[in-house]
Amino acid sequence: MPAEIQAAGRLPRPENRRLQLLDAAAKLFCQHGFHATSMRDIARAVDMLSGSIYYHFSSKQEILLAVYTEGARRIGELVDAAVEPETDPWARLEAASAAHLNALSVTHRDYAQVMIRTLPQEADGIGAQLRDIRRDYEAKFRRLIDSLPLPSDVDRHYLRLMLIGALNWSHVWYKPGGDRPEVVAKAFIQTLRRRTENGAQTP
Amino acid sequence: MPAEIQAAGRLPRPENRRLQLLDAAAKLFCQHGFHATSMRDIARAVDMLSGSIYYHFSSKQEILLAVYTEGARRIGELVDAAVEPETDPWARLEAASAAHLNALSVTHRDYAQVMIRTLPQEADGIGAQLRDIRRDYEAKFRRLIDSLPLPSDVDRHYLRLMLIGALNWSHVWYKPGGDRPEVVAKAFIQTLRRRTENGAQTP
Amino acid sequence: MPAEIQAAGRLPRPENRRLQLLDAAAKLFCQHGFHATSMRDIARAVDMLSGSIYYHFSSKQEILLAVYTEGARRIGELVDAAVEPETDPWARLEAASAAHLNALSVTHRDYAQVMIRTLPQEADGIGAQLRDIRRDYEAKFRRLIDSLPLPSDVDRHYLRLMLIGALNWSHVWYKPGGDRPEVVAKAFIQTLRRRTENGAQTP
Amino acid sequence: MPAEIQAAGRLPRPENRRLQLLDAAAKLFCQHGFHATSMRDIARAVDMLSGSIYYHFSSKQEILLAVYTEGARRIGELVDAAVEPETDPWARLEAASAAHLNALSVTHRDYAQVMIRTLPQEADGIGAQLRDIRRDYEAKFRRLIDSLPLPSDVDRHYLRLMLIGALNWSHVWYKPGGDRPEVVAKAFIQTLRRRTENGAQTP
DNA sequence: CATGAATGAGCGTTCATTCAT
DNA sequence: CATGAATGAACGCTCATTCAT
Repeated sequence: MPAEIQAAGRLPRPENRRLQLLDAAAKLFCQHGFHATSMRDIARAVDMLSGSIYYHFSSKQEILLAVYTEGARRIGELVDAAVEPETDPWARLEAASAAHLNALSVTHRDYAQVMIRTLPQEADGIGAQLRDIRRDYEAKFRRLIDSLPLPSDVDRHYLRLMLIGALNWSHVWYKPGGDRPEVVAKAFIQTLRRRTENGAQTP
Repeated sequence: MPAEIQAAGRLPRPENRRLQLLDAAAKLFCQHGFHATSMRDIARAVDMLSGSIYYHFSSKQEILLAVYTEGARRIGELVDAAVEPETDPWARLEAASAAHLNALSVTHRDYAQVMIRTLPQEADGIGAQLRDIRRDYEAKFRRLIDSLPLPSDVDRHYLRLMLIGALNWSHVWYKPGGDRPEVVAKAFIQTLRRRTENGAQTP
Repeated sequence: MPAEIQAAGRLPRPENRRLQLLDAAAKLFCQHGFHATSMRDIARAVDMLSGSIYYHFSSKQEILLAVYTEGARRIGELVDAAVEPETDPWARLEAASAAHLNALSVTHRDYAQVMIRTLPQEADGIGAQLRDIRRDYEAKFRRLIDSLPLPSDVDRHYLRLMLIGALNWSHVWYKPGGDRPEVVAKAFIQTLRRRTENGAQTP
Repeated sequence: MPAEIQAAGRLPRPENRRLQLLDAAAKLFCQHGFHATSMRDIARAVDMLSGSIYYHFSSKQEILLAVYTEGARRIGELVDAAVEPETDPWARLEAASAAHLNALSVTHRDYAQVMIRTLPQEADGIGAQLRDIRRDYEAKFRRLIDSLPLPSDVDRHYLRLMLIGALNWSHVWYKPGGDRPEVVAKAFIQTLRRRTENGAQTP
């Protein structure tokens, strides 16, 4: 087989294997959690011996870090792509929310959920790195919310926490057959949006 | 020792011991997670040998179930007590939210966070029971939201999911020195409330 | 069975078990070396599972430390007892040497050889402690040699190193059927002793 | 590249590589011991992958055997060269002792110490071969001692064991900054020599 | 000559759990 | 009520070694 054909659109085998491991780990971490997943579980999922994993990753933590990083990359990419064509600040935030929900619940379920649900303090040596990844990703939402044309009395801080909480909690209730992510995002954003446009306050 | 003295203000010893174990387990589950906490950790925290725990609980899962149950009971009690004196539906929801946040972040941190953060699927044999406890507790919020005088076009479903998500995500960002739970609750409820009073008008 | 009989001259079972482990470890460390002996080897030798060892010792290093300490205690005890009845400095040194050889080759072969042969640098966390134990034991010989009536031109330093080296190297060549330790000790001490009494020097 | 250039002062590459491996192994075996050194450690030290070692050596034991052999060769060469110019039997023994100490502590530290310190019984399949190498080397000292003009009552056997023990134990106490090997050897030999010249007279 | 990728056994250690005392 | 002592399985990880490329 000519090398050209092999190279056409396919990663070389070794990288493939690393990816298989990452996929399996993401799936298992998502399903059972980091601590409840063993190296043997991951190895079994890709038909490998547990010791062989260490050729590709130097520790269990490193796998988590890789899944985390990849999760942030994927969800971030989706959000960026969704935001880019929009110009209206609210439309941008809604698009970002839909993309976030979509990644978390559908497109990149395993990777994204691991990143959202695994608390940095759970992983012994890499807590700080996980926190950084989270912070960098959440900065996207911070910027989108900073761009909203809001009356000065609106607390952008709690608006952000509310939206992110609402979005991230979706992993608890979201079911594949339910409303599409865009529908959910629209509902969430509408709720937040009223406040701005009418400016009224409750005592 | 006369039984009177022992009974004065104190539970009988065995119940006392069980409670100590539960407290220690709640604290440790909250700090490190269920899977990252060992029976030895719990035993050490109450100055006991790990084998002795089995006099009080038949398995690690049973401890989790007990913490979960107690967490739901405590947070539920707080919410009920907070709601009771209020009559206005929005005020009731705000009071409930404040109580929920208060339990989760201050008053019953350990128990409440275990119940909120430990996903039913993480615990092998008791997933269904955990799910039931969660459902029963969340029903309180469902009822409160059902009582809101909302225009018919408002989707109570997403309003509930949004509020609960926002509230429960607080464990990620809430810090002891920050705004008091009532302040946060007021901010969240105000955001949701706008929608009602001004009617829905999306572009 | 009355408790008195059980207690007569026999250690309680638990201490017995620890001692069995220590004996087995000493034997195996002596035979194959510390690194070439596994916890499973030790466990098997006392008909236990490897995990069960950890009820008695918290790590493999701790076992080595215990064997080392016990080795030093036993050999030291033998040396002290042998030296005590003697008054002549040379006789005391010879008695000490015989006791040392005896412990190392016959009476406490396993424990003593582990202490003599295992280099402190071989055991990761306890190197300093092992070194201290060795130093304390060797101090006995230092004192004995300091008490010798030697002409001022004799270097006690090298005399000590020579004797200790000669004694400790015995583990390489000593065979159970050979000369008794007292014979070897007498031969060694005689060789060293000439120098003193005649005071002659070679250019 | 012309072979001439390659050959100028340098061994052909493959032999070079083998020697690098041997050097690295000697150093690591000397520092940490045979069992505490892994093939990966050796490979890393010469910037190779552990699997690649097997092109040069068929097993870890074979490396040890090679180091051992080379250690014996080097120390033997040094001893022979030192002995050769001397004619007086005592001077020859002293020269040999100095050369032995010098190899062990300075000139060929790594190789020589591995050969002296690694006990044949520690290496699973090659114990007999290691024993032979040691025996062949020690024969040099046996011959030197057999040539000494000693009174018939002197036990050449224990004289040899004492000297070899004293010399070989030096790895425990010798420090680079201390007396030069020749000084130590002179001190040792003087001590042994008294006996001869004055005749034996034990009380 | 050497690598990349793996194997299979084994490492020291920890786990939840049991049970006679 | 609790301990002391253990079990048996599993943990994350490292080992010497193999072999197609």
